Amino acid sequence: MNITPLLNSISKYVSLTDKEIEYLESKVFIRKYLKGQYVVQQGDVCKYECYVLSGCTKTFYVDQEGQEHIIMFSIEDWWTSDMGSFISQTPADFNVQCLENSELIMISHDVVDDLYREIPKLERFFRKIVERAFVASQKRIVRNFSLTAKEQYLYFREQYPLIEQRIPQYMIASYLGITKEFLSKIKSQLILEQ
Amino acid sequence: MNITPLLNSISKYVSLTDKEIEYLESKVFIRKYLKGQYVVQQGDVCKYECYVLSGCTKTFYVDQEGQEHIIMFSIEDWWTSDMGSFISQTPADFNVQCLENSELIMISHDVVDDLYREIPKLERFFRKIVERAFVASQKRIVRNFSLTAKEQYLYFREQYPLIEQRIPQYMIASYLGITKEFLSKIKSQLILEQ
DNA sequence: AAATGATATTAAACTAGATTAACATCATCG
DNA sequence: CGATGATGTTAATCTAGTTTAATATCATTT
Repeated sequence: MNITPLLNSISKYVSLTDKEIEYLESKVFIRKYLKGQYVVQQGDVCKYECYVLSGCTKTFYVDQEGQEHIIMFSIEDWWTSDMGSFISQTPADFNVQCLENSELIMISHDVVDDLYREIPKLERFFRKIVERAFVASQKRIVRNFSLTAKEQYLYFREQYPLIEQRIPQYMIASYLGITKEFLSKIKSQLILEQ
Repeated sequence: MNITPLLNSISKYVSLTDKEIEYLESKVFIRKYLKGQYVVQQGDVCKYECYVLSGCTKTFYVDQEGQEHIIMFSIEDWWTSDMGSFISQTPADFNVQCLENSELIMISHDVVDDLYREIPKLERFFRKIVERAFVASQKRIVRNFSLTAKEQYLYFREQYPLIEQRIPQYMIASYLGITKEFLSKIKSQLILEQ
């Protein structure tokens, strides 16, 4: 089992001993998903926090009218799950679905407490990861407030050029909170402008 | 110094020994602010994470056009700061201003590392606090996507009845991301409906 | 190469919410 | 008391983005 990318990611925040690494390896596992498969389904309890080794997922929400709203994409070296469901073990609000064949490192809710007890440094690691996620989420709220759809699209394109290339445009529209038709209009406007 | 409300809040997640409580008390301090005073100013580095003992703050952002957008309100037993600025000690994106005379427990960036080292349980406490904040932030993004302005207002009123009473309507409009005129229209519609 | 399904574009009609501006109410304070 | 500033309302006009629907492109499979 090769969890090296996760270990590298952890080592940016805390340094684990060989023994701790061994313990961590013994408690997590890798799971392969095919394109289209669900990691989490709305309504189920989310049992895992997942680190993306390869591939790509979308986290989305289906509203009462049946409309799909994409909350985030996760690619290599990102985390994915429904944290609300995971931390309180209640039914998930979100779906997580693979957009490509993907390999995820799965941390089960059954073992997180063991992990935190045996490797207190992981508590620090995850605190910092979540702090960053929270800050990013707040910044997104600010963007929703103060940018036009065009500005938000330009921001997305600049920040996540790698993601834009891997994902169909109608999903980017959903992520930006606009219709695919309007994103198409924005893109043709941008072409005329330059 | 009476930090009892903070200790009660901590005790919901982890239990501290008397010695740990003493250490915590020695590292934090209480500061009083008058209505209108700023706890954090956009552009400054945010030095403190603040627990609200009494009073009320708004966290807001002034965009390029000079428009104010309220990100959150904090009342008793909530935390406030610009976390992005605090964790990376870079200039703050947000302002935090007191809407009432307020008393805050201040945790300086200079002491957080000491606190985490001496009281590892605090690392767990803050991890859980931030996890919840992140989940709440994500849910707000969902609401922005899938609810109309009226629905968002009704949700706010239901979730934060205490806050609504303490805060002028135009600030609630700003928090909801709509104009004060439109909120006024929504309210008169609601009166007609019932 | 034809067929199928998924993705993208275009354009017309429509609407939620913004903007502007005038006016109303309320609180506080000299 | 009247005046001042802050807060809230109403209504007309405007616009960013939606809806609907038709068409186009592209990829995959047979």
